[in-house]
Amino acid sequence: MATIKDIARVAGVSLATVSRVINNGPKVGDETRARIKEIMKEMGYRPNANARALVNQNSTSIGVVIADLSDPFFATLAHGVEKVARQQNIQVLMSSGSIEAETEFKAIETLLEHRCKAMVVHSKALDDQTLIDFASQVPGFILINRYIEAIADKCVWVDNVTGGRLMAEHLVSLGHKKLVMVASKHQIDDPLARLDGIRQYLKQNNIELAENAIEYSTPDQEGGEIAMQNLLAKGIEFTAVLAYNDAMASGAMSMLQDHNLRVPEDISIIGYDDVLLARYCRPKLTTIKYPIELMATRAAELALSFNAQNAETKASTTYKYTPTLIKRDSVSKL
Amino acid sequence: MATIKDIARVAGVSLATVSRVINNGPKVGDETRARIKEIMKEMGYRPNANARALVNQNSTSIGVVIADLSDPFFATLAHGVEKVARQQNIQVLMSSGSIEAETEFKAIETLLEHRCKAMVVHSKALDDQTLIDFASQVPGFILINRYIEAIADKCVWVDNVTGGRLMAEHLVSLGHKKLVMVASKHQIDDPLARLDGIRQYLKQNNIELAENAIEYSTPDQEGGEIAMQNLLAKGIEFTAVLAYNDAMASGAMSMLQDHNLRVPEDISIIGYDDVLLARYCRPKLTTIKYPIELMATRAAELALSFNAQNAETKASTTYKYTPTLIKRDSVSKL
DNA sequence: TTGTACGCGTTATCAA
DNA sequence: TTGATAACGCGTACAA
Repeated sequence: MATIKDIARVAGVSLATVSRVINNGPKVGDETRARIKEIMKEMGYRPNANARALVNQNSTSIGVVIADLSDPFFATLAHGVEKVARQQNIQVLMSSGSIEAETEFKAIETLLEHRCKAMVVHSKALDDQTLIDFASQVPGFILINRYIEAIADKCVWVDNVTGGRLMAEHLVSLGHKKLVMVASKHQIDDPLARLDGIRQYLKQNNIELAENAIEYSTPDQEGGEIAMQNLLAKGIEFTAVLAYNDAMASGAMSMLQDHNLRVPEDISIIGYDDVLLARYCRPKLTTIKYPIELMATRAAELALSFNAQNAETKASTTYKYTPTLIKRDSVSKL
Repeated sequence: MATIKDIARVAGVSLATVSRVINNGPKVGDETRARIKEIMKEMGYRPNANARALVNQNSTSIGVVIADLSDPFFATLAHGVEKVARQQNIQVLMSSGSIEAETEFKAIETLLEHRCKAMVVHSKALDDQTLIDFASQVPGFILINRYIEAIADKCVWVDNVTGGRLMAEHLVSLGHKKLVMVASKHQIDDPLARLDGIRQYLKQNNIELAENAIEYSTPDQEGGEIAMQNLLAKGIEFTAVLAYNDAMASGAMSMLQDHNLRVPEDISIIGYDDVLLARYCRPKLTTIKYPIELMATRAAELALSFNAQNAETKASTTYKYTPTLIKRDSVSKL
């Protein structure tokens, strides 16, 4: 592959001149510039991004750390980042971390080796301090979907407690009092916060959500099916279901329908996230919108803004997003 | 950030020695090695991937070019690549191309600037020759979901004609004769090939699929809804629907149900791809499995295998995959 | 076993 | 307007 040196030799000029042409620098004779450009085209010259990054100390790439690309939620997140990266002519370095401390750590580490100055990381397994340390090493380190006090100005997160409250509120406002929940068995903050919001609201309204009315399982469709099956097996009476997320809701819904229970006529159900399938499934899922793409976009812009000299230091702002209720067809008035 | 030079200075040894330690090279005294490792840890040393790539002429990364990460199909593809990359400790560079010639071209070009020696590209807009040219420049250039004779040994593709035939065959074998299709309006090979397979089979069995029984729209859920709406509006009689893909099938199904037509009791419908939603939607979609993750995995392995010296040149083999029928609940016997 | 010195492709500084 | 030349961080013959 032709290098700047080859071009210079063929053109009979120095490296410096070619470099100026490449970077549209000033102080180059018009005809020289034209001739060099011509030669570059002919020889199929392509600047070497690695060499550039080396000398410039700034990489033209943004790193993304997520758990699993095959999960629609993360795919959407990645897509948001990718979108703004493309606009700014920036490369995306993708690392999956699978919600295990070790892999998450390694994913960030690898990005660091590539001298990423900007990264959007979704980490659940790493502890606060580790993340704070990383943040201090990377100018454009942005944490998405997590809040850490000490680096609040680098966190783009969603208020899951409010989200949980919203779910409960909607069901209760329609007269539902006998509730069950298909919950995530992961002991991380998202499930905890949502459940917290739900409980807060119910308590205020004197409605009970007994511990045995909650079934914990994996946060996917299968988990939803299993959890619902268990709930049904226990013979608990209920008119509405709170699901940890849309996938579980969908699974639970299938299971209900398999037992000849109609949604929403017999049983109402509400999801969380508003991923694609919420609109695909039948009936369309009433759910809580988690504005993840918007957040990812914001996170990427934020991360990249630190690359620019103007090291935007509005430590004052915090990037908290609030989920909203999306009414569709899976919940009905009692 | 500490460099190899800093380590050498602190340790009181030469650069070469440190370099040897880093690369687990031989010929280093045990205690020297231990001491240097200690210092590296203390100083938080991290090798500079850019510098390495520069001197080694081989980047430790694999490029991926796809249309749109938010599309489950592409997300799954990307996931497949990412999986094998992680196993081999390789970074993934992601570029979206949005099925436009210019962006696809630019995406590949950018990857080239990063000196990617391996890449998995999904391109529909670029012409054969351009792709062939790229393939000759990149040792590990693998085309996924497309077949070009001249670089057959670099193509990992699926036999969409057989896929199309499978769809038609399944419906016909259950007695369906009045068929309609919700098709993709994109004039690229996938839709064409599938339609081709369908037509071949129907012709052999003397069943007609009139041009006005086909509605073309965007290959997503909304497109499926619109296409079905048009079909319904035209008052065409039919007992079964062929959909370009699962998303369109899902949209069409919604529209049918909105018109009080039951699936599969009144109308049967068959999709294509077998993405997640095929199992999520209700009734579960009978569809054609497009083994995209498997293919992506294979493509990535292939691409990466060229990085190794043993430039595996089995130009004989071609990587053709055959789709299979997945029976679920959206098709019934007439 | 350890060190010296050069090169990888670019950019940037300073002269000319 | 152009050209030498020194970095950037690392790997590696070759020498010691």
